[in-house]
Amino acid sequence: MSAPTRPTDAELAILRVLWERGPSTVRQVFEVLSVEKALGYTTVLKMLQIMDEKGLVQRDASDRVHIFATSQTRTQTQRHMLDDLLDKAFGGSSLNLVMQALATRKASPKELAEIRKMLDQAEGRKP
Amino acid sequence: MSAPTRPTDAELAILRVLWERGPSTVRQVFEVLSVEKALGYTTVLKMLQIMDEKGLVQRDASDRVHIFATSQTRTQTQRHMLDDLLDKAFGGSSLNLVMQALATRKASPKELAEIRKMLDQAEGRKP
DNA sequence: AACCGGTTACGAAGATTTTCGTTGACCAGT
DNA sequence: ACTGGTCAACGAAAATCTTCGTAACCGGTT
Repeated sequence: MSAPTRPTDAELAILRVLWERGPSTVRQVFEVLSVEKALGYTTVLKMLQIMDEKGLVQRDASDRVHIFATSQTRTQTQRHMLDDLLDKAFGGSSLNLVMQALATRKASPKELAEIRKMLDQAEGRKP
Repeated sequence: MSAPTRPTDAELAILRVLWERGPSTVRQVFEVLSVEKALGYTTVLKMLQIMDEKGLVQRDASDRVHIFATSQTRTQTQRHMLDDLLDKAFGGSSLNLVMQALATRKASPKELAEIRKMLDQAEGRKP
């Protein structure tokens, strides 16, 4: 299996679409992406071919029109990328990372409560 | 000015050294990096030249031996990269990111307490 | 003055990423 | 069976990243 290589930006844009819409054809992915950014159909196709080779997506070629799906869940990928960033830019300190994340973008009170709950759980609730 | 491009992995390795040791010569950076990884002196030099052009580092050439320093603080860079990751992989949800970060690597109780304090502050909890 | 050790500058090669143009296969309707 | 439209495969170009080899440069020593 090996560690799936970190997705590039363009790859991530495609993964985003697949995560949101589920398994899709090249054309479907292209339709979504071409709204945000000018790019050719074959560009998306080529990317998906490469991503297939890398193992980032899985291809169902049983029909003439192939269907592509992510091979990792969004959460798995997020975790990998976060781990990577943690090592390379935060010296492995998740505290530091979390502090930055909280400081940068304001979270709603409801979100903060969520995080607090998470903390309770992480602390193992010592009586 | 302008948005400093996101540092590549090799660039980040050099920035790490500069953040930790402060302004340094090519040789000093090389000494540190060559411990972890085999690479040539001129490779580091070239990287620093490129990073200078990109504005990632600043060069003091008043002496024969040039001194390089980061042009952004570690925190600023961390924030940029976090923002970038947030957009590209977390759909902008810092809650999601924080949850993942907490779930992935266990933080020490002390760190958790730090985060809790941070939360109190964010919530505006008046004692 | 000529040399030596350490330094920066230049250019280029290899790898990877991103982007398409072109081609040939396939299907649907005439 | 012919044609027009859609699709995947292939190859290649452009851009970026990574790594050095070579050369040019400078300051001190012989």
